[in-house]
Amino acid sequence: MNYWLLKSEPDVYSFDTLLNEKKGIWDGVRNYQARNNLKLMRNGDLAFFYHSNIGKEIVGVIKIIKEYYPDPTATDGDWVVVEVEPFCKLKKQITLEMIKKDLNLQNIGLIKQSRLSVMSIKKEEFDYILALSES
DNA sequence: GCCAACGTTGGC
DNA sequence: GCCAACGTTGGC
Repeated sequence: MNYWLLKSEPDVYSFDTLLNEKKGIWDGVRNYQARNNLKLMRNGDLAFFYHSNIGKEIVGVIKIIKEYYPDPTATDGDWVVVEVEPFCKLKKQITLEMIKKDLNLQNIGLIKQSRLSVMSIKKEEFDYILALSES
C-alpha cells in the first residue's frame, strides 16, 4: 500500500468535480517523473488531492481504482493515466502555508519538489496530515 | 506579472 | 556529453 499526492488546478479539475462525477481519469501528465509515479500506483492506494495555484491546499483523499494504461489524450510518447474515485473530503483543508510551517513536514515532496504533479508521500506524512485535518 | 526552479531541446 | 536557450509550473 502506497500513498501519493496529486496536484490539479481547481479551475481546470477540482475535487468537487470528482465528487460530482464519482470517478475520474487522471490524464494529461507529461512529465517523466510524474508518469513513473503513475505507473507505480496500485489498486487501493490512497492519494491526497491538492489544489495548486488557487487554494494551495489539500482538500481530499482519493483512491486508485484502476492501474495505469495508455493516455488516450496523448498523440505521441509513452504517457499513461490511472483512474480514481473520491475517498473522503477533509474536514479541514491543509494549506501549503501550514505544511511549510510544520516541523514534521519539512521533507515532504510538496515543498522539496514543488513542480512535480504526481509524487509519493510517506505513510507517516500521510497519517500526520490526515490527523491534522481532523483536529 | 514576475521569477525561481526545473525540465527539454538542439547545436556543438 | 555539455550547456545555452527556451518552455513550464506554481508560488508570491
